[in-house]
Amino acid sequence: MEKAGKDFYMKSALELARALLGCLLIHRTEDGICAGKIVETEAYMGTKDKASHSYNNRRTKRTETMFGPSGQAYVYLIYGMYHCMNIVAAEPDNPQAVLIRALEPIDGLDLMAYRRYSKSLSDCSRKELLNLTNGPGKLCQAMKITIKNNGESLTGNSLYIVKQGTPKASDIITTTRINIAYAEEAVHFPYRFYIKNSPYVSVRDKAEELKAGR
DNA sequence: ATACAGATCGGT
DNA sequence: CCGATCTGTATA
Repeated sequence: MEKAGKDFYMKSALELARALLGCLLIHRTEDGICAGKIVETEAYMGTKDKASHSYNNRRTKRTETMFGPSGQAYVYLIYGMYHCMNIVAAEPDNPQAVLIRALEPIDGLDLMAYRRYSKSLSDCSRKELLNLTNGPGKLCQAMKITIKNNGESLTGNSLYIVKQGTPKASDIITTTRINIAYAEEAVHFPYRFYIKNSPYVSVRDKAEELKAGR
């Protein structure tokens, strides 16, 4: 259990997406501390990847942090009401990032329940407990990650990653990314990764799980 | 100045 | 499947 340092993030988004599986995402706020185990990620490979915000070197106010150094949070608002959190990968001017798509709640569950449903943990149904952080928008709401965290360095003491044992290769499912139907050939790129047996994954790929065996 | 789509979610 | 809800982005 050690906090991930600068070096950890200096790799391609594809490598980082795999390396992040099993790690803890921690957020300390005034309300308290929350933590979740990362169980699902997606790699966005930058200027050549039609699904990426930085495709074709599109550099705007929103995408600017993707062009910065690795190890920063790239957070943006989606559909006018939800946030998505990414971790910037690779080197400056190579705008790659990893989208955090799902967590297994580990610590601060009561805080998460209040942020998600405005009620205490003990009043949550089984389904609500499973839905606390099983999607990119949900986990940001539960962890209180907002546009204010955009550009924040993960080497600080507020929002950061703690390394844990990476799952073995046979426990990682590799499949296509979610909700990028517009991305032409990139639709088929195997850039999504999740932990096979986790009940906290947002969308399962039954065919790939069968192929991976048990 | 205007138009429009989107790396989502929750309810029907 | 649909609507919510609004910012970033492109086009003119």
